[in-house]
Amino acid sequence: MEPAVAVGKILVVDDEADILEIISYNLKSAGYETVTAKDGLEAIQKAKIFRPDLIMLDIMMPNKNGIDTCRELRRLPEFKDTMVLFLTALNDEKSEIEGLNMGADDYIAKPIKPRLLVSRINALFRRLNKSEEQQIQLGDLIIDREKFTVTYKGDEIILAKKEFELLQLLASKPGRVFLRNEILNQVWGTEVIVGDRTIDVHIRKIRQKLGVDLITTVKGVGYKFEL
Amino acid sequence: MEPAVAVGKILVVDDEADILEIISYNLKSAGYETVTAKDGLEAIQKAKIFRPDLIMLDIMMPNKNGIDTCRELRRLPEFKDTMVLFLTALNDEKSEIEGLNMGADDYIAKPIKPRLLVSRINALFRRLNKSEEQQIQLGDLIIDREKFTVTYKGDEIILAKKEFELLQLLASKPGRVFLRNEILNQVWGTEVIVGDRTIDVHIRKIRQKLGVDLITTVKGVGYKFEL
DNA sequence: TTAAACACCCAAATTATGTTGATGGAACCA
DNA sequence: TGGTTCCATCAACATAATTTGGGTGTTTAA
Repeated sequence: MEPAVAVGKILVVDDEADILEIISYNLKSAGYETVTAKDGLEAIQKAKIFRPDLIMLDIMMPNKNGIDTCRELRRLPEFKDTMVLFLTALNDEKSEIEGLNMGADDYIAKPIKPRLLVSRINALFRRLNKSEEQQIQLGDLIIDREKFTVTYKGDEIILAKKEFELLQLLASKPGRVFLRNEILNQVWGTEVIVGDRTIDVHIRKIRQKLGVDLITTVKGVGYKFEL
Repeated sequence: MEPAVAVGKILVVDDEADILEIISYNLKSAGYETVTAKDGLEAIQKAKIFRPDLIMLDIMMPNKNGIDTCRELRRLPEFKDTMVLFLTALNDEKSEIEGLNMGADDYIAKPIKPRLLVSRINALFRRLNKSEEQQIQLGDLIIDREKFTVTYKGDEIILAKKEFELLQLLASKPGRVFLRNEILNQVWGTEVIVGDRTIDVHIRKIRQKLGVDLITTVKGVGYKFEL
């Protein structure tokens, strides 16, 4: 199952054209956007333009080897957080440790096994995406679960806990109607028993605070979030 | 050079006592806090109490193998984001791909090379929370983990141990809300039981000493650091 | 038209947080 | 070792905010 859109941008650096092609082909098949460079100098240039999420560096290359290239990239603030993966024919423990300690995220020995390479890269990106902020964006409304904030057209809106949870629930599936019972179960839990009015009041407060009516009442059924 | 506070919590799971000991010893020397388990069932139990950042799973074990254990952990919401590393004597491409595709963050073949293992784990943690950085700088505030000092606009502020740890935790992910429970687990540990007011008191002391309110209360939820 | 469903406001109940001072224990220093 | 200071915690109270349920008026759909 391939992702529909590019999952990330990768700069592949190696002095052997064959290898660049094989890697590039496989990464593209896996949904990544790739750019290639044939040595360290070219890599730094292209990185500045392409802004990759991950840079794959061969260690032995003319015009600045992989280690030096990595060191130089790490010095530049814009590449401080860029992931780096070393790719090398040197398969000894010492250089692997050195590479990782330099701040690389992975170290893969040649010969390249394309499917394995893709799996490892997927693992790196999976982690990267998880660590990024989890937010729901719906039109002008942004709900940030981590920060526990809601922004509407750039203005932060302070919601109370229950209000936040309720809005989050409705916004999790825009357009879908949530029955009153569903809302009670999800937001208040099965143990707590509260009256029907309680939901109304919270809905009202959300509408009040947002200033716009993004929550539609479906009479006799429940509520839904709509843009 | 040992970090002043543990850089991360690791649960090591293997059925061979020797291996547990070797790994545990090396991780502790590198500054990690470790707990061990001898099979999958024990791993899940201990994970629930210990709340590790990373779980190292041997694949072949009695009482639920590593793959199944990982699958089960991933199903539990509290371990969705926990890092998993497979450790195995199986050194073939197919099972490595399978392991990584299951959501593992790394896959390391036995025999174990301790220094390499530590480097790989450091690489994972580096990405996770940049906790290796000795300094956190946020606006006018500088937190130096090594010197155990906090500076605000150039003035040094003397914080007590718990205050420092609490501030450091909140500042490690600015903007992100930390639940009271998370704070208790991270700063006080799982064994100690302290009252709710204790957190408030420390928060208050930090606010007092800083002179500015960089810590925002999210009622009913927790606290967050904000510039 | 007429119930049912809903919105709105209010005030009470409940819960969360902030503050202060007291206590015991650890660390420090002479 | 004895005294001193600092620290972490707690208890009790103060304050603030959230949540709830009831009363009342309005809208809606049949």
